Amino acid sequence: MKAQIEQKLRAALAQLQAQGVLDASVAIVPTLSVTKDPSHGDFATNIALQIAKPMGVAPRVAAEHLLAALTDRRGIREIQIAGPGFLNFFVEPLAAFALIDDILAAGAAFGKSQVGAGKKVQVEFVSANPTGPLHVGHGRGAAYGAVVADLLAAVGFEVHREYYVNDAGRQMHILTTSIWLRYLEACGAVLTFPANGYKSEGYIFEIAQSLKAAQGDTLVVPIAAVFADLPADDPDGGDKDDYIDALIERAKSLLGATRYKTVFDAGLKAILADIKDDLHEFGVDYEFWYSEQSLEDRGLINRAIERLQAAGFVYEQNGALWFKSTEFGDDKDRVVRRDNGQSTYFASDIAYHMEKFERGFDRVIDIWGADHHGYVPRVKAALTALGFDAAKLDVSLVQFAILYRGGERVQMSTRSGSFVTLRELREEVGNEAARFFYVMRQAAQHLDFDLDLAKSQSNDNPLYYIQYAHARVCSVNRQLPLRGFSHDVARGRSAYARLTEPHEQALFKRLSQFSDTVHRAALSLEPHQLVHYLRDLAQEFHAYYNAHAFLLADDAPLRDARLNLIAATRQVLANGLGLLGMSAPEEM
RNA sequence: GCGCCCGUAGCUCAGAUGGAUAGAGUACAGCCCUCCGAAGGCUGGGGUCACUGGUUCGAAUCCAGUCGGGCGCACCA
Repeated sequence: MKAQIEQKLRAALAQLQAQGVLDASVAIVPTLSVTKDPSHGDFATNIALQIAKPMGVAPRVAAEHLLAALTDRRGIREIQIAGPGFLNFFVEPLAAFALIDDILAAGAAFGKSQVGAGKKVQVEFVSANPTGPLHVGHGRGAAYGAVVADLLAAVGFEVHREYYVNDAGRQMHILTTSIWLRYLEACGAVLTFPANGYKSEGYIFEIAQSLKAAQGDTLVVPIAAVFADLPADDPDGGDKDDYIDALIERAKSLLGATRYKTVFDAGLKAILADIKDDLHEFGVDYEFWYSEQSLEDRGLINRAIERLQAAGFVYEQNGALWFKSTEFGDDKDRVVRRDNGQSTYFASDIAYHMEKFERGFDRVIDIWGADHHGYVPRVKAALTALGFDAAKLDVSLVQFAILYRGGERVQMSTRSGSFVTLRELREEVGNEAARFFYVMRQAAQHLDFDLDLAKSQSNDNPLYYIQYAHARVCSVNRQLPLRGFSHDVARGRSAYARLTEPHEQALFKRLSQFSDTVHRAALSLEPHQLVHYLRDLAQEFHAYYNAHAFLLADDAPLRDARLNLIAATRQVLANGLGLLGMSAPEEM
């Protein structure tokens, strides 16, 4: 209906231009807004206000011209000029109510569209280092990324979900060394744990135990050899980073490549398996887990650097290779290969993004923690330097979540070992509530996550409020046979003209906005828009439910018309909840 | 110091392409079940849209500056 009126407006504008009333050079795309106030009709447009100036007339006069040019009024009951010069459209109720049948016919597919058809989009999210379990901060990225991906799929994109596994960095070696030391302890050694190691994390002990069970004492070396001639650790007045790096080298040399890899892989596999399991339970699954190490193995990092070199954006200074990212708006140039020959993390990321673009995605979406925002310009710079269109990359930054319990802020600290894991959160509040609370705010906003509210099975909890609306429709349907009625959809259809109550009009209008909402939420990567929509829809349903009986004993046509309307409402609630990854319970 | 994000009701937050009287939830006060689930609904008070200036028919929205908060500024990952 909206699109039809917009088409009529385009025709009217063209006519005004053909008549010479409006200069032909004026290019205005007519847009309709859905009105908030029923007295403003169903749709409104402000184009008369926009064309008034080029026409050289008062806005309301321009509106008169436009109104006169709107000759095709099929489906429109009335058009009014209002306020400073708005055109308000009142649509023919019967024409509009056909939507109820569209919803019922489309079922679970209602709200989906094909605007993204034929386009491939990649969504990379979470991508937390595999050095420990996911914590609550990762949970927000997980929930947000998963819903964004599902929304994009719902509007027709071919979506590729990916997790970038940072399995090649220094942190992995600290992890490996930490596991090995705990393993040596488990085998009877007594030692002082490095200050910069994974000291208090319980899972390190568990992995070490499993390692001992699988490998016996084949990874044991004399403890004196491990700690001989190392620089001082932090508590002894040394540098904790120098110390741990020396210890890592010691582990590599004493164990040899093969045995070191055994420890390394044990840690990586155990933690990655835990992360996968955690996310899967949370309803988050990926098409692909992309290994950072594989970039190196396939020579992609070298290729990326060579390609930048060939383009003339790499120079050498102090023994290191630098990428001239300042040429593309970055604050400073960045090292891609250190003086010791090691490529940097940034080099891996250049290679990864190069490879993403080579895979031919039409749109690439990176979802990062907000603390990485400073990283955006250099990645975009690299893509531009490589000759790609950096505008195809969207980086969505997710702000931190702050947990509250009993009105008190829950302290979180990753290094103290007392952090709140995603798994703990899910177990405490449930998967659905966790997901709902994570996505109900704009990603760019800090999130106050009230654990008590998320857990509460009360009207305070917006998720229950929405699900309850769905359950209530189902409850009405259960009542139907108990009262000796059956639902005749066709009979209801013939009585749509009688759905004249303000509650019915409001509910219907809300239903008509669902597809647009899904569309907008998907393209703008803003799932919270759908959350708010569902809240509003549920609210309008509850108000309707309280104000009017559906199961009328003596008016079957109106009863069926209302049942059609609430059946459509139920369908939209279910579809919306489904897009968010949540259930639509029939009973609660 | 430089850069990015943010500032809307007591609190938590919506306000798409600039539009009509800035909205929800919560909290507070009162009301509504002989009736499809009261896990609900209705009514009410509550605002300098941080501040100042600008752009224009019109600004919470766009621009500049100020103040306040968060984050980031590695040959770490």
